[in-house]
Order: sequence, then structure tokens, then C-alpha cells
Amino acid sequence: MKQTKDDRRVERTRKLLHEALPALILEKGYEAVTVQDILDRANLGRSTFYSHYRDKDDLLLKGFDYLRAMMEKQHRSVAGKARGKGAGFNLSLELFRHAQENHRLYKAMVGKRSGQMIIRQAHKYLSGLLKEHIAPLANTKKSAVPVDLTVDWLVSSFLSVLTWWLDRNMPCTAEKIDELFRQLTMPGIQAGLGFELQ
Amino acid sequence: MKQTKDDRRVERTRKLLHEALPALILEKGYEAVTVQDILDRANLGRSTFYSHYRDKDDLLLKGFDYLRAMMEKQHRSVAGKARGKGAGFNLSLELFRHAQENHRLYKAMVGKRSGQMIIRQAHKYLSGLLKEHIAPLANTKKSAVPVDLTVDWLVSSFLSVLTWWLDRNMPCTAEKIDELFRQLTMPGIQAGLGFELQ
Amino acid sequence: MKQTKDDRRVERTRKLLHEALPALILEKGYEAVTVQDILDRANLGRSTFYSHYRDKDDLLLKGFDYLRAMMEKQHRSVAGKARGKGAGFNLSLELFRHAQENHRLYKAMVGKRSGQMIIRQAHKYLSGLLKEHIAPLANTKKSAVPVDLTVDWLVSSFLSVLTWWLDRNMPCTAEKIDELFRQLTMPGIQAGLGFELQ
Amino acid sequence: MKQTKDDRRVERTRKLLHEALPALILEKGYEAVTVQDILDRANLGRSTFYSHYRDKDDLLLKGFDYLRAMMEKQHRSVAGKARGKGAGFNLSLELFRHAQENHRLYKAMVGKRSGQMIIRQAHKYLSGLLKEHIAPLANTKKSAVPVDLTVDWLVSSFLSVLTWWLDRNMPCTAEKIDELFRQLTMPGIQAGLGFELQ
DNA sequence: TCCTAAGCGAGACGGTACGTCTTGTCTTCCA
DNA sequence: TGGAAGACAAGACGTACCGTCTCGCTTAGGA
Repeated sequence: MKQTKDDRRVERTRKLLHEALPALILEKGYEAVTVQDILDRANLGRSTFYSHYRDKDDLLLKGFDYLRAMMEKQHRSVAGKARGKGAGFNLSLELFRHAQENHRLYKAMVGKRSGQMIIRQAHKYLSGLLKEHIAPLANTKKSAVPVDLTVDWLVSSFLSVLTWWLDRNMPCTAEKIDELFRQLTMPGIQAGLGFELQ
Repeated sequence: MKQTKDDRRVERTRKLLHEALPALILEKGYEAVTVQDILDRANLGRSTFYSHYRDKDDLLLKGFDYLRAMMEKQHRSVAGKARGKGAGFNLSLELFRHAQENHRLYKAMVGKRSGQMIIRQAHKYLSGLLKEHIAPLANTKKSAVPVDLTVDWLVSSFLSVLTWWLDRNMPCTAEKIDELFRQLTMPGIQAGLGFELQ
Repeated sequence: MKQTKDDRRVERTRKLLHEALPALILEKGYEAVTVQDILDRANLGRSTFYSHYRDKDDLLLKGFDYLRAMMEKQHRSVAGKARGKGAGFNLSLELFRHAQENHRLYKAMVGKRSGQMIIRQAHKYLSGLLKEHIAPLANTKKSAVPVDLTVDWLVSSFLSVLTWWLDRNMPCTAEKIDELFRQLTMPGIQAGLGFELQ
Repeated sequence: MKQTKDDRRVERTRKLLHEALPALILEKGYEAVTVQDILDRANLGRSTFYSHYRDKDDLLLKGFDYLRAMMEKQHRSVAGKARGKGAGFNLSLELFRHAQENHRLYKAMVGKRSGQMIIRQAHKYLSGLLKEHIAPLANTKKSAVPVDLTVDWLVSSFLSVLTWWLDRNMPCTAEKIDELFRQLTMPGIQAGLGFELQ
């Protein structure tokens, strides 16, 4: 409740930056975007940028964190209702929905023009998330595929489907693409980990 | 038949460059490698590099082409024997084997420290290869998943598994990792495209 | 007599600044001193500084003015007694004495680590002072050297001797260094301007 | 005889830089000159500048060295003829003449708009030069003024007269200004060091 | 007692210049 | 005469200061 003084300005500045970057990524791809480009777009000074973020990557990652936080908030409410029977796997649908709602941001983040680093970050984040859900379910007796391989593969699969969907401007509903994703991966999961989901 | 003098020099120069790059990629990752690094490693002058390759990406891609050509040669001989009954899918095993034989190169190319661009290139190349094999097999009636999505997903899956395998220094045989790959993906392929393979 | 309220605070603030600058100049030289350094030393906020002085130079010059005012006050009382017969030239002794009493300040101002600007300012000030004294005394018939050249030279000579004295931590009394200064310059003055001083 | 390849280009580049700087100093003073200004004037790239000089100061100092070398070459030939009878003191005339011949350069170097650093450098250089000439001549018995003080003072005097002369666009001949300089300083030298020159 | 105006701290901000780094071009040398 | 060497232009990078600014906090007369 204390500082409302500069905090609002800081908030505004960060918002400007976080809006400028995705727009520019969509225009010319992440690598080609210059710090100066971002500054010009956001109408900010050079030092201002560097007082908030270490570099372009930092800004991107912080943007990803923001996305993640937003998504997790939604997830928690959903998870609350469906807890108990492997509900974590509806994570994919939630993610597709969230991507649809923020598709401009997602396209910049994971689309064709994104940077490798953000993909890696997303991969890491999703892997961590998934590991919690999958690990306890793995029937180690029948399990034929190493869990971490399965997780890596599943995450890559998800990102692949998501990218396909976004780069084609979401030609179907989130529910439909999630169904397709599950059609492709669920059988493999069952076969690989040796258990039945749901 | 004329110039054998310079031709040998050119050959030597290119060889030096193609040896220097992967080594450096493994050391510090593709992005971090500088043209100057390559030059220093190969003991060459700046203009020499640019007279042979447009840029760092070009050198990498040309290296990939080399790998591809090598692989295709092997593939043709194998394909010749197995033509006729979906043999194209043994492509994965061939690739795993080829990766094992040239694992240092492959690690630089598709491993954790690779560049995004080479992945894209590999993706594009494998997609093209796969499309030929899968498209005619798709049972369009029962097919529930768009073919290009399936292809994208399958290629991503393959690269994901390959990367996992390489980054862990090939903890199992090529046959075994191929089996795992097929365990994970084949069921999805059947379910998605609505047909039986093999 | 109205505002004693803020006036004391203002006075205190300026004092802090005028104490901080010379100390810092002696530590790292004028050029290297940052406004932020001054602020930290004086425990003041950025805006406070700029509400009192235009910039670092302004602060330095104001400090010089302070020195000058102090010196002039002393000078007036002395000049009062000796008025009439070229007494202005004892100015040098007064200055040496004043420098001795405030040697820390003077070292920062005109010593090795000073700024060019303050030297110029001092030069300008002393030139003006001297011109009044010398001009009427110049025997234009016999005068061989332009008066303004003589003045420039004399001031430079004085500053040179003063700097030498201060940078060596005043290895002799003010009277002695003044004697040396006069030994070096008086003969030239007589020869140049064609008149006898005192 | 070996490298004529790039050496000529390097020479040309340095020449461009050494021409650009003095011109800019005369226009807006040393401090105000930006590396970018120099680059624009010389039509060179940023990195080119920094591959030749560490910074602006370095360029200036190197320019001074060039001047010094040029002057010393002339000096040697003159000194050869006049060796023996305190000829070193004609150094001043030589310097005035040299300054006249290169007055644009000198104005930038020691004039009103010069930098403090170059003055210091010049002072140091001339002091060293002078010390050799004066020290052995000092009659230590009668000498009343410390030699190093005398030297400092004499150099300052010289620079002061030189600056006066240059800033007024050399209103008299080199011989005349040297005569004035000697009128002002010689008597002091004799009185101070207790010996007769010439 | 409350009010109000000023001095002040804190520090965000737009700018400008720096010195470093890397890229791709271009000119010259040399075999 | 074509390959090699390396000087160069171009321009982005992240850092360091600058001088401006907007805020709230404090504090001391005056109401």
C-alpha cells in the first residue's frame, strides 16, 4: 500500500516493453529485433530498458513468466474442481485455450519467428510440470520407456502441435486441436508407460 | 581435369571449416560461435571464409547437406531391398544408426547446443521425406488427423527422441532407441491416420 | 529577516556540497568526479543538487567565487592601508597567504587534479584584477611588451608558482614563495613594461 | 620493403583521423568533440578508430607526438650548428617558428580550445627538455630559486606566450614574439638561477 | 491546532557517448 | 589469376552519466 509513486510508472514502462516485443517478433522474427527497435516502438530511452531488463532475452523470458503466471492462475481454479483422477492431463486443453485467448503473444513466443531460447524455456517449464503428473502414474513394471524420455517427447509433441495450430491461425477450436493432440500421443503414452490414463 | 592445384586447396579449406564448426558448437553452442572463432580454429583469413560460404548458417547448412547426402546414399541401398511394404518407416532406424556412427557431428547439429535453424532445416527435410511415404498410406476415410500435422508431429517426435539419445551419449543401441521411438509414436500414427502400418 | 525557516537548510545543503566536491577532486581529480559521487558524499538527493547548481562546473565555480569573495574581503582591508603606490602587487603575497590558510581547497582548485575550467576562471579573474593595477603604470614610451600579453604571462607565472608550491605541500612559507615568484617575474615586468615598480 | 599492402591504407586512415581532430577542436573545443564527430569527418567506421587508437585522448597525444617528432628533427639540425653556448635556449624561437608553420595544428593543441591533457603533456615534455639545458648551468651558490620551480615557471611562461600569440592569430613574427618572451623571462632566469645566459 | 509551502530524498526517465564486438565487403598481395 | 590476408564500414551491444521530472515526506511559520 506504500509506494504508488513510481510503481505505476514502472508498471507502465514494463507494459510498454512487453507489448512492443511480441509485436516486433511477429514482424521480423526474434533474432532480427533490436533493442533500439523495442525502444522506438515503446517510446522509451535506452537506459530505461536496461534498468528494467538485462537484455532482450531477459525481456522475453520475463514475458514468458508473465504468461506462465497467468496460465497457472487459471490452472489452479480448474485443477481444484477436477482434482483426483489424472486431471493434470487436461493441462493440454487449458494450454490450447490459453494460447487461443492470447494467440498474438503465443505466436510470438512459440511460433515460427520465435527464438530458440523461449522454446527451451517452455520445454523446461512444461517438462517440470509434467514430470509431477506422470512420474507417480508410471507403472514401472510394464513401463518400457524411460520416464524422462517420455516427458521430453510429450512436451515436444505438444509444442509441435501448438506451433502447427498457431502458425495456421488456429484453423479449429482449442477442443478439437487438443483432441487431435491426444489422439496422437495418448496411445503412445499408454504403450510406453504401460498404464491406462483415465 | 584442368585445375588440380587450387582445387585441392579449396577442398582443404572447406574441410578445415567443416571440421572447425562442429567442434566449436560442441564447445560453446552454435549461437556463441563467431566467424572469427571458426577462422582462428581453421587458421584461415576472413575473406577466405566468405568466398566459400555466405555466412555461418550457410556453412552449417552445407554441413547438414553433406550429412544428408551421406545418409541418402545409405538409404537408397537399404530402400532398394525393402521397397514395397512401408519400408520408409525404417527410416528412423537408419537415421539413428547414422547418428550413432557420426555422433559428434549429430550432437553439434541437433543436440542441446545446436542452432534453431539447423533444427528447422532438419525438420523441413524430414517432413518432405516423410510426406512421400505417409501421404499415400493415409486412409482418408478414417483419417482423423490432418496429414501435415501428423508429419510435423512425427518429425518433432523423432528429433526429440534423437536429441534425448544424443545428449545422454547414446545410453542404448540404435535398435533399442528406435524401438522406443516407435512404441511412442506408432500407436498415435495408427489412431491418427486410421490405418495399420506394416 | 523573514525566512529563517528554509534558509538554514539551504545553507547547510550548499555547505555539504561545497565540502564534498574539493574532497572528491583531491581523491580522483575533477574530471573523474561524478555528480552521483558528490550526492553520495553529501548524502543528498539528485534533484536537490540540480535545484542549487546547474551542473558540476557551476558548483566548482561557485566555490571559486566563495574563495574570491573571502580573499577580496581580506584584500580590501590590506589595500586600504597601502593604497597609492602600486600596492596592488602585494596581491601575490596575499594570495599565497590565503592559499596557505585554505590549502586543501586551493589544491583541489588549482592543483594537479583540478579542472581546466577553474584555471581558466582564475586566470580571467586575476587578469582583470591585474589589468587595473598594471595598465596605468605602464610607461607606454619605453613599454616594449603589449600590456595584455604581460598580464597573461604574469598570471600564468603566478598560477604556475602557486601550483608548484601547493603540489609540493608548501615546502616554504608564503613570504618565501612570494619572494621567489617576484624574483622570477619582477625583472621581466620592469624590462617589459619599462618602468620601476616600487 | 615487405608490407606495402595494408600499410598504405593504415597510413591514410591515420592521416584522416589526425586531420579531422584538430579541425573539430578548433570548431567546438576538445571536450565537446565526439568520437562520432571524428568518424563522420574522416568518413571512417567506429571500429576502425578503435583499432588504431584507444580513445580520443590517445589520438590527440599521438598527434602531439607527431608534432614533437617533427620539431625534434628540425631542432637537431639547428642544434648541430649552434651547439656550445647555451644554444638550447633558442629552443623557444624554434618552437615559435614551428608553431607558425603549423599554426592550425598548434592552435588546436595549445590554444584556448585545447584540452587540459595536451597542455600537461606539452608541459611535461618541455620540462624534460629544459631540465637538461638548465640544470648544468645553474650556479648553485648564487641560485636562489629551486631549479624545478624555475623550469615549471619557464615552461608555463612559454606556453602562456605561445597561447597568447596563437589565439590572436600571430600578430607579429616568430622572432618578435620570441624576443618578447625572452624580455619577460630572461631577467628572471638570471636573477633566479644566479648566472648569466649567453 | 491545522494548513500550507518550501526543501528535500528518492529515483524513473530520455538522452548521449562510450568502448566493444561481430558481420560482410573490398582491396591488395602473392603463389 | 584466383585464393588468402586483413583493413574497413556499419551498426548493435550493454554501460555510464547527465540533467529533467514527478512524487511523497518532512517541517516550520502563519491562520
